[in-house]
Amino acid sequence: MTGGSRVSLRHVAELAGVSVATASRVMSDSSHPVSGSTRDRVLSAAESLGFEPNRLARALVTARSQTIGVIVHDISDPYFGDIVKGLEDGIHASDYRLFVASSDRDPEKELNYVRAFQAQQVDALVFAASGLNDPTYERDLTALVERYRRAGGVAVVLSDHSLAAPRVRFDNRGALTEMVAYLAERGHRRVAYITGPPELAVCEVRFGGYRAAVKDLGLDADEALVEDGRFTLRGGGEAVATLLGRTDFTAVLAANDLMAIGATRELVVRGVAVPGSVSVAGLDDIAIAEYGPVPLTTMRLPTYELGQRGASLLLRILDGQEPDDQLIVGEIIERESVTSAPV
Amino acid sequence: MTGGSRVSLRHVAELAGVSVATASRVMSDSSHPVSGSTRDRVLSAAESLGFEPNRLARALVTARSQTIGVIVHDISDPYFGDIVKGLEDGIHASDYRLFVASSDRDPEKELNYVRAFQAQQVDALVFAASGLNDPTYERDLTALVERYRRAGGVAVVLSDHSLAAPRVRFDNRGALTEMVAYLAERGHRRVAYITGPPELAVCEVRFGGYRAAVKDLGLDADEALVEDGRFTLRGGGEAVATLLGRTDFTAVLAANDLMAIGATRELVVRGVAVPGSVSVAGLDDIAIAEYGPVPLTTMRLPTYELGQRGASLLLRILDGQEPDDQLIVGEIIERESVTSAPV
DNA sequence: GACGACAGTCAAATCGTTTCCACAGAGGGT
DNA sequence: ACCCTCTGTGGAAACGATTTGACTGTCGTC
Repeated sequence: MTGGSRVSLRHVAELAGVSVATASRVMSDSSHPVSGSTRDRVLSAAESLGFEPNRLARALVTARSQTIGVIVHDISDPYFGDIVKGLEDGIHASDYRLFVASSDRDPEKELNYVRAFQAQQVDALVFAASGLNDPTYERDLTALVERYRRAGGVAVVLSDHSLAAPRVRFDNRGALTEMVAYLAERGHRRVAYITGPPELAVCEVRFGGYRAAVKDLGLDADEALVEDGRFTLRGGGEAVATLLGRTDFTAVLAANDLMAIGATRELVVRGVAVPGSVSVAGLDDIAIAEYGPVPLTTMRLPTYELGQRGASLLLRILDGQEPDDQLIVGEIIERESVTSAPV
Repeated sequence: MTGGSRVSLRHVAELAGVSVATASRVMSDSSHPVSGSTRDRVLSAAESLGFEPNRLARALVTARSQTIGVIVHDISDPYFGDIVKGLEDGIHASDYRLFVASSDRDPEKELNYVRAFQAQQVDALVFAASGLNDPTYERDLTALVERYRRAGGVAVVLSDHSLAAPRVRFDNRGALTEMVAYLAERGHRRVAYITGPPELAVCEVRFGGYRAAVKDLGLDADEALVEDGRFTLRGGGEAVATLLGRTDFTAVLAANDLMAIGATRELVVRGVAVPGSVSVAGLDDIAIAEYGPVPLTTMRLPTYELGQRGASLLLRILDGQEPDDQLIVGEIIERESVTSAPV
């Protein structure tokens, strides 16, 4: 916003015939008393000039920018889009603005965004992106956030992350063990697992849940049953294709819905009936889960709600209250892609 | 960021034994000359203190905040998510940050966001959200943006919008006429149309394209053939259901892929074969278009690219160059949901 | 009638930068 | 010897708000 004719508080004050101090008090409805008549004069002056207070200047003196920085892996992924929407709706009434940044799971990029947000004086940092398995990243991030916190900043985590901070997150481990149990109850003993990018903390946690359940329930624990699907539609299809060529199974469980849908399509195209020959289950319950090649049985992880609860946690902390970590557990949505194992 | 121990340029200057002015010059690598030795001293002082310049203070004096406000209808919709990602990638190298706001198609909310962004001193405003058919909204928005522009701001439009501003957009009208022609070539004479929310300018434009093509090609122009699907999966299903009960047709064309997928599923559930009995075509080519109940024939509208080109248009304008409006035309992606009309 | 409390106002300091201006010294050209 | 340019530096004035402290009245109370 270079040049031009910005109207400042001084202009308003002059037009209203009062000091800048008084004008400020009425515009920011401070507790300091102002007489009704001058208040009206200032208000109408502001109105006629189209005055809008400069929040940068205000932030400079109050040391509160009323902005929040959010870091996600990929804003074009509806999983994150939903979270951001929940966050936005949650903080909207409190007059905060949201910066968003997509890190593309690149540790370097993510650290840079954190630095940039700090330079931008955000009041809080939200890590909606999962942690990354990278020692230098974890070390640098911890140091950065520690410094940020000492300077008065607030950080919150909405995923599985090594960062020590107040958090609200999904019970990812529990979600996976529950899905495996669900499959096991239906007679599946060889359940293939399509995992996401191994560098993501969330994938490790989910995979851990799968492994634990397989062991506890005495199912076949076979390395050949797991394959990386990169969290994408195409990756899911490719993963199931290599699984098909490598071993046999009666069910496949994917670490997210996108991969489950990709796998379903690949199976159908290859002529293996879903759920007739192979059952498929996902995780997340994204909007299109019901509209894939076969309506997907999955577990609902309420992303929008995660965002909302993250927002209220944040607001409580900014308000000086004690943070309380929260855990959101999923709920199985039964549709058509899972059935009992063939005997 | 209240309290705490922010380190400012003054601290750096003191530690380095120079004036604030000099410290500023080296930190913001100004063109003003600084000797190599003092530069090193300042740099190492900054390093050891962990100094990060306060961009708010900088913005206040330079009248450049290096931030951009983006307005979308719904950030959880991948259509907008893609655009935002393209924008972000496009401006990232130029050291701009992005504010995003979801207006939910609410005129009041959208105007408030515009005001908030202006108060936040954003250097540019991006309207990725389509215009809304609401006279007061259009008038107020125009006034707001006009004032913003006089104050040195830049506005850019990435959709169909009544706002007069530099723009890059999809050829929505052409997209629809082309899709209708594609269907007509295959012998369809009664093509049903599922439209989006009527208050959206983009829907009007798309619908206009459909109507014009139907007329030009001499197809059946029947009011009973069009129904609102609200741009959603569920809405698409409901729309095709009412269409089915009201009239007959051999093809349905939806104003976006989500509705096309919803319609396809509804048809399949009801036992009408796609494309055997009814062909279905969409618009956008979102990622899951290929993974629906039937792989969808649609027109690719490159949203990510729209965002990127929007970013570069913006940067050119901010750089003082002359804006050039751009039009992006789609490309038909033939998959399996469309076939020739039964005779 | 004196005193304190309080409403109402303003001038000035402050936040952390950038930038304008002044100034000193070095060096080069005539 | 003179002038001019150029490098390198610091002081101080911005930018646009909030907030502190001081100052004037007015009113009620004892």
